[in-house]
Amino acid sequence: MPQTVARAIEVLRFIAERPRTLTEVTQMLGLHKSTALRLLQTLEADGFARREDGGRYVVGFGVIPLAESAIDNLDVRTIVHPHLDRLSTEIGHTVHLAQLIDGEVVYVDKVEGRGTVAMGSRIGLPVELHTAAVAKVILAHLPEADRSRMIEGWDFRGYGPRTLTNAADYVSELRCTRERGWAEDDGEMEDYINCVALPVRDTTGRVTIGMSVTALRAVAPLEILREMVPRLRTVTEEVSADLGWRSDET
Amino acid sequence: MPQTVARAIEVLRFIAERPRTLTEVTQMLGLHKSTALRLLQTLEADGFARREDGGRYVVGFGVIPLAESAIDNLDVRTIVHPHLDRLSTEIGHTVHLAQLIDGEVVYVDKVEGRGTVAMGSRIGLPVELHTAAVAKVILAHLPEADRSRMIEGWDFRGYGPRTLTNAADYVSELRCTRERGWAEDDGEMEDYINCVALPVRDTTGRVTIGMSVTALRAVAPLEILREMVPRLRTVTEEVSADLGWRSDET
DNA sequence: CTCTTCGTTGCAGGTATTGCAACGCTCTTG
DNA sequence: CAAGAGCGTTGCAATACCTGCAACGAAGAG
Repeated sequence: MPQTVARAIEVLRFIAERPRTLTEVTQMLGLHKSTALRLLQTLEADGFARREDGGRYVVGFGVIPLAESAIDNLDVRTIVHPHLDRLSTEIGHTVHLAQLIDGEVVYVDKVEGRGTVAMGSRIGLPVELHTAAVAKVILAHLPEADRSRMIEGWDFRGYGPRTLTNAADYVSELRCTRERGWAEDDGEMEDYINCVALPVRDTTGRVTIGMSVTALRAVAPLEILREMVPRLRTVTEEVSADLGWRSDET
Repeated sequence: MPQTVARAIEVLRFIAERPRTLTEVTQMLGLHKSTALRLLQTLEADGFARREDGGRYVVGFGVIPLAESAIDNLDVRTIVHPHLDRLSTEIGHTVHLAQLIDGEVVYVDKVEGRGTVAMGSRIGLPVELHTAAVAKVILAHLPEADRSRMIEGWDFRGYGPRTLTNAADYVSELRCTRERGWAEDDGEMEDYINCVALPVRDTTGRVTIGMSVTALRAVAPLEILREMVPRLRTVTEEVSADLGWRSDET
């Protein structure tokens, strides 16, 4: 498979980090001067690279329309749904996908498990920030500023004995969530329902999506759900990869 | 220079238009099945392409970070300034660059000619929509909706006998501008100053930038400036190309 | 069931890419 | 002022790599 193209992409990624001189490119990527030069020349000819004054190379404007096209086709659901399907049939419980969309966490997809639980979740509906695990896991990975903007003014309505009813408790729960890498909902909304949720990263590395497994406590209590976390993690990592997140950076 | 890379980019541009099947790619670009397939495979492996269900290829998310990088470096001035410089020394008059920035036309750069004219233009300052040629040429190429939004409520202040003092006259002037491909300011602001302006296209093909040549009527009346239009056109086309606009689409 | 269309893979030939070496240029150093 | 080092650029020959072919499997149409 055309490794010339692969190299070109490698070069692009490299100059995307910050403006690079030709020599930097050759050294870091182990290419010969002439090779790197000619790669950059073709990229430049097609508007994928550009020389700023000083001779350093930066990414050209030609990629912008491509990115627009990519974003147009970024319907998270079409990409993730197959994973949800597989996961749900495999573990037999209901799986949710929620996404941060301008300041709100919204359910974007859902696959029911075998013993269908009638949950309050519906695709397109906002998620309760302080109870739902998907919300917690997204908030937990958000930049401080965004997070507090979302929390302030939030109504920490008490649904049951275990509901977190104030911001302070919630924030410490988020810290805990971030540290262990997943979130839980221990019957905080509906007493008899619990879930675990893991983060999904988009192409920019931000956590704007969460994926959760939900079950009746009577069917699968929290201890059981916790055992699924490793499995869930491999799925979320696959999904992140499908969404363009590359954990393997040089 | 690596034509494999050029082909890969061609393929990318093609699938960016809309989802394409492998066969479409091979036919339209005149490549062999295997060639196209392997190109797409490498692009896919690097997140530059993606297969949606149905097997059609679309642009992948990997390009999004690149585009962000490109936008970071998109300081129009650094790109265009050299052209302004050259043009100004060549023709000896003052050259302006103005850009549409959220609903306003703003001077972003300027190179003084030899016999420096003290003009009211200053970099960063908004442009008078109804008198300045740069504004006219941008407005003339704007989508109907955007244009009328900008015109409505505009104060068609009369500076002199030739100023267009109402929207109707202005709109018909814009039509004329678009048809002939350049705009004029016939002493509409300052009686003794006139200019011609041509459109510059950004990478998306939109006209958000205008470039103008300004001169004292005593030095170079409109008839003289008009003779520079062809020369000015080659410059604006170069600039458009530098900004990523590709007029040569298949 | 057969035929067509589409995507995929292995292989050999040959083109296009690579790496080398030499050159011009600028900037630094003696 | 001259010599040297670093960087980007170009021409050329060798060969690694891409291409195109041809055959195969799968899926859908007739």
